[in-house]
Amino acid sequence: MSTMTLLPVIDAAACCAPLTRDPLTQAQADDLARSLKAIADPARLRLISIIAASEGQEACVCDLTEPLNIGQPTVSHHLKVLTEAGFVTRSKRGTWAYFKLVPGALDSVARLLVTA
Amino acid sequence: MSTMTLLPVIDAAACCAPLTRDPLTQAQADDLARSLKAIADPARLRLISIIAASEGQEACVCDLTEPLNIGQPTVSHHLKVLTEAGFVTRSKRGTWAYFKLVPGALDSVARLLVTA
DNA sequence: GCAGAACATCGATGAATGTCAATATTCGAG
DNA sequence: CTCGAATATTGACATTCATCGATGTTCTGC
Repeated sequence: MSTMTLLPVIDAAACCAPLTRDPLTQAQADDLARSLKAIADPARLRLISIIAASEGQEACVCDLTEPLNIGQPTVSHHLKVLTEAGFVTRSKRGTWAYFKLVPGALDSVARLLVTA
Repeated sequence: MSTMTLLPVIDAAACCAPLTRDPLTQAQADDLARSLKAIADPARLRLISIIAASEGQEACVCDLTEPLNIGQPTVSHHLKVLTEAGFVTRSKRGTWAYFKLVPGALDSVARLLVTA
């Protein structure tokens, strides 16, 4: 596969004032929408919340597959989406893949939504 | 049509701790995902930002159709989505329809994302 | 090296979604 | 009441997306 082609959340958020200050350009709207789409899914929100509640804000896929009632390939897919969007990072230790929250990523998005 | 069937944002947000505090239930995840989906679109984000930057945080459809480069029916559709999700309200004055930001609606969602 | 476990990728499928053109509705002016 | 302007609704279409089963890949233990 190629290099990291996608939208780090932090970058999309660091540059701009809250969306309620000035009209967004098309490009800004595209970036923010991409970040929001990545978390606008029940399964991905639950994944984030479980990871966040885990020790070190890190969890292995084996801890995430069972409580969501969805298949392992689907969990893997959702984690990939979250990773490419910059909300979590992946690190493999042995056979296990651990996913960790990127500190400040969610906050960056939240800051853009806040009214002034 | 029936009564207000849909998800006021404020309700979805008022009840819960940030999603990084405890694992979300399926129902909580569904609610938050619905709110996020409503704003996870470039056109709708731009609509919100234009409305927010207008006097009284209120704008008429005629002011929204032109700057977005999308057709009037599409603008109308997006405004309906935002209205049903509780981010804006609609009030008709004469032939014109004015859409106004619901104070605190965006902030409610933002609060749920913050890593506190 | 081999078997099994953990995870990722692929291909397919059904559902949801953004957009448009055409049409309907509602309102003010005359 | 009629006409035109502003907005909403409808129906259609192409695209995206969540999910699954099957398969591939990579690591560990023996």
